[in-house]
Amino acid sequence: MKRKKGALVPLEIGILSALALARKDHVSETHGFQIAKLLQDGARARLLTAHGTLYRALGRLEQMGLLDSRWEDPHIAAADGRPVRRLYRLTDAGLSALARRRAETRAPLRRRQLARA
Amino acid sequence: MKRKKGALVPLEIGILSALALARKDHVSETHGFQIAKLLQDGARARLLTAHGTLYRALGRLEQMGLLDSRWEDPHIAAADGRPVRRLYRLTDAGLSALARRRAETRAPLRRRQLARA
DNA sequence: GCATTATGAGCAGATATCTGCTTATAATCA
DNA sequence: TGATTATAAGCAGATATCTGCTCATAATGC
Repeated sequence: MKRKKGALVPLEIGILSALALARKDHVSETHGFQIAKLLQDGARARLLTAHGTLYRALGRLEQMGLLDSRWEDPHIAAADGRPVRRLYRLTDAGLSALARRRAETRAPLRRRQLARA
Repeated sequence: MKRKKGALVPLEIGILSALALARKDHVSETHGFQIAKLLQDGARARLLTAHGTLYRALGRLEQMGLLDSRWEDPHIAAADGRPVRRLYRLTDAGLSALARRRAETRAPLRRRQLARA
């Protein structure tokens, strides 16, 4: 998939949306595996099949500055008996990118609604 | 395998020996996966098949105070693109347990050698 | 010497992240 | 409109650690 200059691919939008939704539940940080589950369980199930695809998309979003990440304290992981997680968070740029993209998709809808009226 | 009171099972001795050998090469800390490789490649190949077995043995040895462990800095792991490692090190108690166990296995040999002379 | 029993060994799979290689597809250019 | 091309998606597997379940066996008790 060649990317349209400056645009986001569906999976990337799905990730940002999932993180925005989590934020509404006062969950400011989410790890990759959790995002994978959110995408698989939600309405965006088709967006993701392989995990490798997700981690690469997360890397791209961080590179773009739409997300940032930090490593969880390994002692917490050890106490829970699982690998260390990398915790992702939406940046201000990420939030506005999502808002911009929503404005873009809503705009044509309004025009169609106007035409119908 | 029921443990003889106070004794070590072969796998545990293998782990301690591998760590003692690494120490001679000025490697004071070794992670579980690396120990697995050392055991698989070395003369003690039969000691280990499944990884789960090794991690449980490492846990026992730490519980006994013969090893201690610390978590690697997750940033190092991230830079190398791999999971965080748990680094194990022989304690003084571990070293002396190994020495004691070597003395015990060498002693009967000496008696046999004496008998032969 | 034989039955009991404690516990180590093995098997399978979860958890979490990442990389190399191939394939598919959307955007671009002629 | 059709060919080219950039790059996202998918597949497979490595890396590392840990747990639940079952099976095997060595030590112990009678």
